Amino acid sequence: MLSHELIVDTALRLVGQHGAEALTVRRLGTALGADPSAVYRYFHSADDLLLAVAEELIARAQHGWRATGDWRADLREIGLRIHASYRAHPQAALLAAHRTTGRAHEIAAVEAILGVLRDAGFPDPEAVRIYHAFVDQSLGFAVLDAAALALPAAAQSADLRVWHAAYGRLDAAANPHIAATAHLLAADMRRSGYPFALELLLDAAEARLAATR
Amino acid sequence: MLSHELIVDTALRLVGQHGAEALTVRRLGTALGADPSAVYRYFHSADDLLLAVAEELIARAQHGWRATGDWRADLREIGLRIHASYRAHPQAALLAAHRTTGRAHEIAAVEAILGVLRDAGFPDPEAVRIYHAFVDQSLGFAVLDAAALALPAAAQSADLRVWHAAYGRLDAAANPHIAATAHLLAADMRRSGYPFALELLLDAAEARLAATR
DNA sequence: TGTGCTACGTCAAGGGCGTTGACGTAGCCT
DNA sequence: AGGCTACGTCAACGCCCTTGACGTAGCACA
Repeated sequence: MLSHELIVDTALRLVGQHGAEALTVRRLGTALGADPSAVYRYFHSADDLLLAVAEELIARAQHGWRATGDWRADLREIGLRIHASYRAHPQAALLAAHRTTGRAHEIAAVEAILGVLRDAGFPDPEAVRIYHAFVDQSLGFAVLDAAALALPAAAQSADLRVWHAAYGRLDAAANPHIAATAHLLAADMRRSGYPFALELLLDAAEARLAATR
Repeated sequence: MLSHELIVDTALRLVGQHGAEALTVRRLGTALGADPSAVYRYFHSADDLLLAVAEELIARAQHGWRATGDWRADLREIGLRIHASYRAHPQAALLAAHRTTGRAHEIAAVEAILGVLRDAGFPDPEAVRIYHAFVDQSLGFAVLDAAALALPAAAQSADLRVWHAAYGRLDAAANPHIAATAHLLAADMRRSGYPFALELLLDAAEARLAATR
């Protein structure tokens, strides 16, 4: 017996276990032990299923989160949770991160973030702008990082090798700045740029809050 | 007579005119007046073609750019150009933004950005970290904004309406922060969050630079 | 001028994908 | 007992990427 919940869970598991290309209606059907077309009894289309997956990702990111009263720590935690949740399911994240679902868990997340900012003392217009920058930055990095993870294994290792192979052997006269930092670049590009970018955003927000007072 | 250049240009035009789904080898072949398989004489795979498209987007973003010596202005200009270039071809951006091409124009862009940061006085490790955050922030927002633009018109207006329809009519007791800022949210979410997020990043970088000295 | 090689494009096919509508079938309500 | 509904299957349509065998036109060189 199928259900919305079982299908969404199976879709996420499929993506988590078999990576990139696994999320197709046909394979989903096989994983469910049912005919692929049975999925259409529960979701109007693959896109409809995707919105449900997006909502589930948001739910998992928020699960168990509590405000501590320290707005920087709270925002950092939310950001890292969103980032981690989407990275855990790269293929789904790629397709789902830019959709506005308007459903319960998304609403709860918006309310939580706005609450942290307004309680911290940001005036409403500033709170909204920072909310917007914060959310889209988190999702943007999540999509970018998820996309890298979702690549076929061949393309993925090729992308990484480029930083050593192509950038490590450039003419120092033509590209002095790359040549001077090639080893730092190769090391840094292996990690996500998100945590550092998040700290920069929090730094800038804090400076603005101080200036407001 | 086909050529790499003709195929890439046609691919971009195809995507610009007919949307995301138009970029298939079959349609590309038709648009070129040739058999789809002819494309494989010039590109190893559809993925290979994609990298060429990505490279072309970078080239267009950088075209005509010159450093002014004002690092904030220079970085801002580069960021806005990248963002604009990808937004001009949303469907291609979606597929290409997260790829590392390792080719000429990408290398030139990396060299330019690192140059601006190092000439501004950032120590090498800091320059690399800020480079990483800056580039991925720009690309991340570009992908997110491109994704919104690439949606079918129906889904696009539906996503926007959600901010008025769903978020504008929530119970004020259950979601006080959304209720208090609903009008600001609806207005702000119509625009890209990138310009403001970029200023935050530049603010934070400047503060770090001042602290270094 | 004739021969052969190369670059280019075509053709046909294989295997995967989302989606649909007709078709059974099991369980429930009356 | 009859009928209705929910659910899953089946077969098919049309799209997709990719491949290998096949022509063909033009050039290099004898």
